[in-house]
Amino acid sequence: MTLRLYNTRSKQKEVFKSLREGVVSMYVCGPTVYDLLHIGNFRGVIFFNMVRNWLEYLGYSVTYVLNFTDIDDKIIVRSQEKQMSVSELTEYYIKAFQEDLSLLSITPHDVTPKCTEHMDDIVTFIQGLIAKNVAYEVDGSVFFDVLSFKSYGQLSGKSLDDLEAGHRVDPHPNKRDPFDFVLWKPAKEGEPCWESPWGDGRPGWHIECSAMCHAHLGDKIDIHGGGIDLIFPHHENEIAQSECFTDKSFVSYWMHHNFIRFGDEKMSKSLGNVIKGRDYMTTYHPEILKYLLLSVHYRSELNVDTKQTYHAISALTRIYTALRDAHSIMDGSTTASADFQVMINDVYDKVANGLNDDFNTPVAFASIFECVRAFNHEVSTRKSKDTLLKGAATLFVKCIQDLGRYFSLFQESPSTFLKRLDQIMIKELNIDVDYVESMLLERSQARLDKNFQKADDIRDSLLLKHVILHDGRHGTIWEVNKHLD
RNA sequence: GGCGGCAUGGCCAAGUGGUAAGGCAGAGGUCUGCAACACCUUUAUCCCCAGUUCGAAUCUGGGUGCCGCCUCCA
Repeated sequence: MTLRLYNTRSKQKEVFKSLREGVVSMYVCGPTVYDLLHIGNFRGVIFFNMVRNWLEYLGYSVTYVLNFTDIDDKIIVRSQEKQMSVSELTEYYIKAFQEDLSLLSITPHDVTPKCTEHMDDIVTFIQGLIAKNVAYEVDGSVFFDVLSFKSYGQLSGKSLDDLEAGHRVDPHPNKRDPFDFVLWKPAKEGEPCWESPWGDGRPGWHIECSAMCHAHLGDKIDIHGGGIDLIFPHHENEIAQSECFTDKSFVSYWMHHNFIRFGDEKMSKSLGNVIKGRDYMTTYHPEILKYLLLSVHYRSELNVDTKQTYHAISALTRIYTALRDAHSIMDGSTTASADFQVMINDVYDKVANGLNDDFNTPVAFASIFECVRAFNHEVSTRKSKDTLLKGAATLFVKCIQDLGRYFSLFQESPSTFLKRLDQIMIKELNIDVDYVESMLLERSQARLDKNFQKADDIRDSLLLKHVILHDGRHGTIWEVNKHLD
């Protein structure tokens, strides 16, 4: 059973082999910190967290670097708008990001370098490129000479000729070639700047990642990740810079996750249709966000709207309801029927196979649902005192929680989480709790009076408001219908 | 204008050469005063056309539709 990854560079799945036995280095392009992150940013955070968790499960010691871009044009503009200094602004949003991460309960990143703390590395890197004659300075700007890197365009599958044929090219007067990109740009009056051999200025967008990646992980790394939109030009340019600088192959595996859509449109800051991760987690729940984003394969587009959110809530309700039942049944015994044991082992295997196949999370989740059904089947076919049922409950809970760790999912307290889901839906559907409670009392009396017609009418009317009643031994409880279409 | 991706049941979504995972919704049944939960059963031939093959959703060619990148973007 080997891990296979889709490599953007080769456009196919490849067997994963680390550069060094038992060790994996991964670098993921992190956020430009001038605003709260939207859920598109979170797709990468959540996906690569799973990648890291899975690699660790496979026995690798992983170093995961996620950078902060804390100086660029957008940051400068925003800081002027907000009348804050650049560092005040970026520190604020870095802190906000870290708060969001703690809400997600994912594995912490090992290193989170900042661009502004690597200016020496960046300058050294640029000097190295100039020394190799692949970069040139003009009036305080330094540009990378794309023609000097013969495999330029290999990652994105573009050739310079194709790009040339496009009409979106906007040549800069100082560039030798329209596709040369800036490594160092001179500071304008009043802008934050750093000293360099070419005058005060700041780094271009792409060089920081090459420099920080090199500083923390060395010449060659195993995995480099990011959003699909970074393939060109950002990652293409990183390859050019890094491979020219070290004369070595920079990255073994390029991994890119696809976009999130909102309705019919790509969700993006420039379109202004973003949902902030924090807003989503506050309105709904981090667990829902994680489940939703992982329920679709990472290389597919994912539409995040209310309907999809409700679907995720339905799915989580099914899993957590079974977990809650299992908790109430289990008593420490771990002996289940042979069939159930086999099924459990099978689920572990299927999840592993799914994740090993380029992180096929839908396959992994499908087998988790099979496990849920198998457990519910035990509940419905065995007596409540059957020790084999108690054993099944124990194994079931352990299985879901073990597997859930890869995704950083399914670790919530079932009863608390289900109540939280109810609260979310009560709010979403504007359910009047007092009214429901009063109708419940009325119905209970009607049932005591054997006035079943009235009791049924009340139940039906509540159902129209998405309130479902459960008549149990200890009275009637209610919950919100979370299976909405 | 250049380059690339996608098109699977009512909805979401895996599968990428041997006769369609999973979730939601729907139908029938068990349970129930009636329900709900849960369980059991059940619901598709994979955008269109042509081709390769013993055999294709899966490969090739053409068409249609949607989307992305080429500009900051995850």
